[in-house]
Amino acid sequence: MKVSELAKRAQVTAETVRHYTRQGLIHATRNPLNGYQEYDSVALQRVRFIQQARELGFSLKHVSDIFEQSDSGDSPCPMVRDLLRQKVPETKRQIAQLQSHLAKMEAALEAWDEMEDGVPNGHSICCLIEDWQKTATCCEGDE
Amino acid sequence: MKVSELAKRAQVTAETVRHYTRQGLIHATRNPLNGYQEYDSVALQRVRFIQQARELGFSLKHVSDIFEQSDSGDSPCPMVRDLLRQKVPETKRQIAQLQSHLAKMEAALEAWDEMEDGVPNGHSICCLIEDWQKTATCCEGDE
DNA sequence: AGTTGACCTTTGTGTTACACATAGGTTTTA
DNA sequence: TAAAACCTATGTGTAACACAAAGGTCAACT
Repeated sequence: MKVSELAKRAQVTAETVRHYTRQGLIHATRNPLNGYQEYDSVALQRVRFIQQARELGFSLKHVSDIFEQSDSGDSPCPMVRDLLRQKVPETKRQIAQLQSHLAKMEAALEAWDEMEDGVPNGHSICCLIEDWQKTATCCEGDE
Repeated sequence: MKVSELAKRAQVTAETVRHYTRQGLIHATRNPLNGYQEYDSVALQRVRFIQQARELGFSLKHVSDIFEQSDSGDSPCPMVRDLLRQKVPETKRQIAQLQSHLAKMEAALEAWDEMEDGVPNGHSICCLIEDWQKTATCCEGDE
């Protein structure tokens, strides 16, 4: 199949397919008649795998390493497992941080909801230049 | 103060300070004697604010917009509030996705822990080329 | 046959938020 | 006074593509 068909089947753009091809993540043969790229079902499976891996937070470099392993006949499982082991605590940290930010944002919005709109009275620098964290009520008027 | 001092006080690198200066996010005066950049406490407060905003997921462009508002005498609060309103559901989505990935990863690791190591037996493409999602036990031998 | 539209090619640029290297001037310190 | 530590500007690299340009190719319709 050609780029667009592969792209459609894997739910990515043709650009992405070309990108992966350029990076050597997937392989194609050339149609000698017109120079078009020809992909097979292995390429399709690989693109799908790449998407999965990326969703889990792996970089293309990681994926590349994994493919190299399996291409050279070795089981990539140990490597994948190691990567996952690193990724788990990292992901937990990310979740915790996002949750903390979420809490701050919701607190700020709630505080803002309790007052009238603009509050352009006086100190326009408002909560901004002030330290954000220390308060969610920084937009309160001071008069 | 000079770049390095500002950087140290704001807990960022000197490069970051220069970057923000180039982008017009913070302002400096020139020491006519040597051409060095001179920053004041406003710059310091701004850098700190930028860090806070970035942690919350705002881009430098967002920050730039916010600063422009407040620099032109308008309260940036409404804008910030709108940005936050957009960011809250977005953050929730991110958290949910990360949690889903975390679950997948932990399931995979658990499954792997229950078998011996390498499992380089036979099908080395293993779980990789296979659809990742459908199974956390893909590394099982098939013999 | 000719032409249109949809496809393909390569190459180069833009994105984000810096990090890092280079080459050279300045200031501080031992 | 010379080295260490700092400053300057400019340019390049990073990740994972998106997008545009300029041009070749293919299938179909007139």
